[in-house]
Amino acid sequence: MTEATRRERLRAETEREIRQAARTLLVESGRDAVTLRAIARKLGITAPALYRYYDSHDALLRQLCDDICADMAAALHTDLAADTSGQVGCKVRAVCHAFRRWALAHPQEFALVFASPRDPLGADQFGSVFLQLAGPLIASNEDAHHVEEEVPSVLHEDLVRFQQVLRDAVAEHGVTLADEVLNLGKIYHVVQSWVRLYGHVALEVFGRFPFAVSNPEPMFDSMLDQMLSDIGFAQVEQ
Amino acid sequence: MTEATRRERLRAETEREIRQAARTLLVESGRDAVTLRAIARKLGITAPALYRYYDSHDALLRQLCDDICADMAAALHTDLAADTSGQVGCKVRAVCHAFRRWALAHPQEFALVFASPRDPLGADQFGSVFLQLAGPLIASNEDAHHVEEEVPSVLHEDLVRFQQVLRDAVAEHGVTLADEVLNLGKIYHVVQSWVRLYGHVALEVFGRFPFAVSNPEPMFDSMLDQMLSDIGFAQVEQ
DNA sequence: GAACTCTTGTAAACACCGTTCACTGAAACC
DNA sequence: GGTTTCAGTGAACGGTGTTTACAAGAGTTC
Repeated sequence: MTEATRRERLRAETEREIRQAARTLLVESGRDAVTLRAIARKLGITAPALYRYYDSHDALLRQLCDDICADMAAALHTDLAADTSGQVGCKVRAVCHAFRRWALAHPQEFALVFASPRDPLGADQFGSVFLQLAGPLIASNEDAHHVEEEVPSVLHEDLVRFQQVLRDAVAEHGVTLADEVLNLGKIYHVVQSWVRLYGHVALEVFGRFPFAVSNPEPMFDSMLDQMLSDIGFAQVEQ
Repeated sequence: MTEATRRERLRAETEREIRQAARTLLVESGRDAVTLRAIARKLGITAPALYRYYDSHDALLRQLCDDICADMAAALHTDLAADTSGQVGCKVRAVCHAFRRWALAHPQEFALVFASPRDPLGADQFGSVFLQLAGPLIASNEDAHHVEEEVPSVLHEDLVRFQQVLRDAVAEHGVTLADEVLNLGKIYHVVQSWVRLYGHVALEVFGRFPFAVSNPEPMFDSMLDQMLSDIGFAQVEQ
């Protein structure tokens, strides 16, 4: 059964422990506590031994980010599956709520991923995860019509590129889309919506509202309502 | 003229040099480069000497944040003064543009202040600076009418608190406002607008758009249009 | 089973960090 | 002139990421 040799199994096990130790340190004591020596201490080994598994402290943090994003993707997937309404608008709303809920429940993880830009040129990790789930949903909404004239022509080139990204994401789920379904007007609103959603969640997690908000959820819901109607979803009773 | 003694003058001069060295290090090499030893090296002194001026590395960074925000406030003030249109809508737009421009021109400073929460409970530094300028402008817009029924009643308490904050900010400029001018509906939209503005700028500065945007300015302008009309300003020809 | 290689870990060291402490020397004060 | 105040020093402590030389065990080959 186990094709792996004994050595490979041990190595995999140690690597798992490293990741888990790093994760625990992050959650319990924040980003600065995730040091090589602290991780090694938890495993009962010395710091240089970690270099047998990761090239550098940075590489380890990058791996940690990947783990976190994979976990978030799984959480969003679960929450989406829990929505049995069948209505696409509800599903999109469910994913948005799931994103906010996850971020609030994992502030340290959220902060780490947010503060660790993978590629200098866009391609944010959270954006990838979210839009990979929400993209197909938004695209499958047939009764949304946004004329392309609405969007500034300067943005056409960028939007076409993003259109391709979304199309690829949908294609991974075995669906192909016509241009008129995923038109530039809709793409444009998807981007604006993501900026609003991500912006709101980031500001909320980091506690950066201009005043102390005792309960930001209604504000989030209100923003979501406008966002969804902008995208082309009919108002849904909650 | 100079009431200060020789010793006091020297001390003030050294402190100025410390701040400037810290600022240079931040701008040129990022947050992590702002170490006590690096600053001391620039001044030709030793690191412990800095403890005669600041209680800790953290305190020095906090001072740096204050300097940065003061600079930004000055820049926004200048840009606002440069707008001679006389129309309030244009002035608000000018401040928003100035905020984005400053953030893009000072990414390291923006990142430092953003990543250094002053108070755990809200009271973001950028929010204070911006709303202190934009608050009076927005409040002075007479022809905006937003009924209070629009805003979720759960938020009333928070919005009243923020209303007081804005009123105080305006009062510092010698203006007092009636409740009907600065009603809760308007306050609500101010908050939502600030979240959008701050969110957009943060995502743009940190390069976190879901795809590589070659020119985010039209997107910003478009968002600003909707934002201003939400707040109650008539569309303005640019 | 012996010899060899490959892998995993260690210990020591380097250069850096924030911070503390005892101490010097000069300016300021009386 | 004697005393106090204070900016600055040098050494030290414990922390960090990282490199290096080395040991010891696991796996492989003959």
